[in-house]
Amino acid sequence: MIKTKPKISGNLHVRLERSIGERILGGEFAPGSLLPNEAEWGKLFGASRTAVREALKTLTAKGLIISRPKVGSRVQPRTRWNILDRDVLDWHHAAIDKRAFMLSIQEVRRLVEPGVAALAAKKRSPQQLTRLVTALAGMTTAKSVQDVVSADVEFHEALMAAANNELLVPFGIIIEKALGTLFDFTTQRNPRYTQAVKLHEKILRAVVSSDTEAARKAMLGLLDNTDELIG
Amino acid sequence: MIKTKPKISGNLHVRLERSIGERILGGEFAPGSLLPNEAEWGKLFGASRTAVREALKTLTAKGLIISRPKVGSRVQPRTRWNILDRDVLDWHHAAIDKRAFMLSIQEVRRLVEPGVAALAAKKRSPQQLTRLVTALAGMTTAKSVQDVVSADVEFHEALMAAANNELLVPFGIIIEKALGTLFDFTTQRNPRYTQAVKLHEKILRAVVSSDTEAARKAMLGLLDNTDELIG
DNA sequence: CAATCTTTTTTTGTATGACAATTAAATTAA
DNA sequence: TTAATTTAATTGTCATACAAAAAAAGATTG
Repeated sequence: MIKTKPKISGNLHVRLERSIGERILGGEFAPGSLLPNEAEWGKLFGASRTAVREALKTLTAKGLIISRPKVGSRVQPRTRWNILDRDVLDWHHAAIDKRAFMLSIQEVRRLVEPGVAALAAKKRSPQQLTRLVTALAGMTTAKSVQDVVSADVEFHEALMAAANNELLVPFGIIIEKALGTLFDFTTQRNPRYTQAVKLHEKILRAVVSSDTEAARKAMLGLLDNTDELIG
Repeated sequence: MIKTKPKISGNLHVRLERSIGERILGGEFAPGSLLPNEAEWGKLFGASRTAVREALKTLTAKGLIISRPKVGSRVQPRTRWNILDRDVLDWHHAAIDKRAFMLSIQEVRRLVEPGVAALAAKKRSPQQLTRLVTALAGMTTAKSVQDVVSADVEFHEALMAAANNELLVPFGIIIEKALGTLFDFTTQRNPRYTQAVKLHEKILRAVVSSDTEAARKAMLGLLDNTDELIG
């Protein structure tokens, strides 16, 4: 029996949160505008005020809205949104053009990842090297598309970890999203996959030999390759 | 009458959130460990389960914890924490060595900001230039330390905005934190302040003339100056 | 008239108590 | 020993009531 995991939804307040969050990211409620009040949401969804409030509190925590007595909940300016939050990024992704989304992600990756690779080359610990080696091995042995993606993600997250700066962690989410989405562009298996593996190897070699500049360059090479896939 | 703004606290669930969040970031509750259950928190704080739950939902939204029936709330691995969230970063800052914190921030700024300056030089709109000019003017006319800091922050955020990539926004928080904290290191007014203004001007000129490489270099120069202040 | 104080009203904030749903752990049955 | 069943602990949801905040309207006063 396959663990089907219907995953129809989630808890009620999570569903409310997603529903409202999607509508905000989708532009239905613009920054500065007033949301329906808690009682109205409750009626709309057939849910209690408690559940609604927990959903709104979550959205507040992610910077999307702010609530005040007698006023209600307003959508915050986009600059306050925690766009690197997993959920927010998902809703954003669902709301905009896929290709534009990928391009903006790649732009950020170009900013950050070469530097991350260089940092990793300078500061990685032996354990972190081991993790990188394992991740790369996972890329070569991966059978399904799923496995390929998660091995690739694991490599980049291992690299991030090897840079030894916790403030970089949130970028992992971007990379994850980028690699997961990449396969919407290369419908079947990427024919250049063996090449991609080689590019990863090159990065790893540079990190192993603590050659920061080589690591930086190798990462840029990989990003070039990814950009080609997007086209 | 001076608007003293006592700001003793905030709403109850916000205080609970802060209290619990600080204790998690402070290491009192390690990743993987179980928190007291909702009823226990309520007793500890003399608050209702409602308020406790809203606080926990907020912490969940920031990736700090995860709750399941019959189990309770566990602290998530650090890699799931939204470290670039304003509150989380504040709690983090309160929990660790100030100097180490500044150094890790500067490391990230070095990764990101030169690229941001280059992007801004390439993609800035006329309005975004105006905003940059205004911000720089604010730096020269600022009287109080408060004003200096906020003008400086405004300049860097304007630059970020001029890069025209929304995914970069969360970095603004890091810069804000860095500049705000910098004055813990330079107890009195920075004697090299006029020099700092000049360095900002240099960045602006490069952005105005769309010279990406000059913008990158100028930003590196400013970061060198900042590093000197940290010492 | 203008400015200030007071009242009203709307919305979120908090409390309480009850029950449902989930699921880890203990128990029982095969 | 393994699988199915029951139990128990905890979060999830609901309904209701009242408190607190603050904007808006109204009354008072100089």
